[in-house]
Amino acid sequence: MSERLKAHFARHIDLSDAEYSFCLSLFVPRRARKKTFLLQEGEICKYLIFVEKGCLDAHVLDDQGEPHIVHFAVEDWWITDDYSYWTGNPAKYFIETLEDSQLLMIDRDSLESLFARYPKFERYFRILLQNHAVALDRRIAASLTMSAEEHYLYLLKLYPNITQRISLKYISSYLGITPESLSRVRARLAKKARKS
Amino acid sequence: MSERLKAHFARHIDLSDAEYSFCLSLFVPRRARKKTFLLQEGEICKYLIFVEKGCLDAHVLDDQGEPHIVHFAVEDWWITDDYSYWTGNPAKYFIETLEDSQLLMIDRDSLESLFARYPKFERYFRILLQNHAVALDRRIAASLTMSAEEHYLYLLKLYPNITQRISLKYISSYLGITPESLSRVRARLAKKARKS
DNA sequence: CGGTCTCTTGACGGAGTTCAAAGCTAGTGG
DNA sequence: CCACTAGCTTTGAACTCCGTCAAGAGACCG
Repeated sequence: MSERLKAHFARHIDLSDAEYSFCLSLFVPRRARKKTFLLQEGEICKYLIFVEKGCLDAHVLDDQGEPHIVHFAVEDWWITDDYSYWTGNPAKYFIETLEDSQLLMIDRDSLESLFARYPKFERYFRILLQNHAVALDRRIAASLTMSAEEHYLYLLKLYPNITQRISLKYISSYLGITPESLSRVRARLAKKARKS
Repeated sequence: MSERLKAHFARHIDLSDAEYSFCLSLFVPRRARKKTFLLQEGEICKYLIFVEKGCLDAHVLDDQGEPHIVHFAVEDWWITDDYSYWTGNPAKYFIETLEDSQLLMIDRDSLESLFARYPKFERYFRILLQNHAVALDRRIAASLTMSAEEHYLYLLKLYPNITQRISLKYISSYLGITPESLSRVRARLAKKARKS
C-alpha cells in the first residue's frame, strides 16, 4: 500500500523498508468526496497533503469574494497552505477536492519527529521545496511575460490532460482570466488549428 | 566581518564561531559596481548570492526582448536562479546589480559539503526555502486578485522605502505593468491623499 | 425528463497599453 | 563645479484586450 508515496521519496533519497514504515505510520490516510473542503481561510493548516489519487485545488478569495486558484494538485503532488502550515498562522487559502480523492496527510510535529529520527527526510523535503520554488518562480515569470493565449498553451504543455479532468472555469481562474476569455482563447486556437 | 550573514543564520539555527568560520570559508566575497550582470540567460547559475550591501534584480526577457523583473534582493536577502542553481540546467534569468553591491556567494558543491559537515545548515536552508515559497505564493495570489493600484500599495507595505532606492521603471516591471500605468496609478493615489 | 452547471457567443465598457512629446533628474566629462 | 546629455517620469490621445453582463446551447445528475 501507498506505493506512490514510497516511490516519490525514492526519487530523491534511499529508503529502507523500516524507515519507510516508520515514516508512513506518521501519516494520516483520508478519503474525501468531490467538493470537500480540507482547509478554510482563517483556520490553521494542520496538514501537508500528499495526493495518492484524485485532484485538489488551493484558492484564495478576493475583496469581492471571487475565488482565484493558486495551485492544483493531482496524483504524486503535495499541497498545503505553505504560510499557515510552516508558521502556524491562520490560512489565506481554501483547499478543496475537485474529484473523489485519496490522501496521505502529515502534521508538523510528526514531520519534525521524522526529521529528528531520520535526517535524510530533511534532505527530501529541502529538495521538494527547491522544486516547489522553481515551479512558483516559473509561474510568476509566465504571468509577467505571457499573453492569456501563450499562458494557456504553456499550461497545456505542463499538464497535457488537464482539460479532461478540470473544468475550464477552474483553469481560467488559475490563469487569472475569466471563463469567457478562456473560451474565446480556445475558439481562436481551434480556428488557427483548422487552417493549418 | 560579515556580521549580517551570521546574524541571518542565527535567526534560525544556533551557531558556534567555529561552525560559522568554516561556513564563511566556503563563501566567495565579491564587490560589483551598479549595472553589473552576475548571471546571463543560458549560463549555468553557479552561485547562491547573499546581499551584504546593495541591491540586485533577477529578470527574464519575453519574446520581444523586453525585460520583466521577477525578484529584487536588498541587504540580508538571498538571490539566485533557483532553476539553474539547483538543477544545473541553463538559466532563464539575468541577475544584475542595481546599485554598487557587496555580496557573499556560495556554489553548490560548497553548499553540499557544508550540509555534510554540519547538518544544521540543511535545516537553515529548508526554512529559507519554506519562507521563499511562502513569499512566492503570496506574490502569485497578489497578481491574481489585485488591481494595479492595490498591487502597488501592497508592494509599498512590504518594502516601505523601495521607491527611494529603485526606479519606477523597475517597480512597474516587477508589478507587470508599464511605467506609464504606474505613473498614472501614483498620480491617482496622490490626488486621493490630497483630498483626505 | 427538469434543473443545475458548464461552455459559448455577442455587445458594451473600462483598465491598461502604445505612441508621442515634454519636463525633470542624475550621471558624465570637460 | 558647471554644462550637457541620456534616461527617467509625467501627461495626453487613441486603441486593444479582457472583463462584465446577458442570453442561449449543451451536458450531467437526480
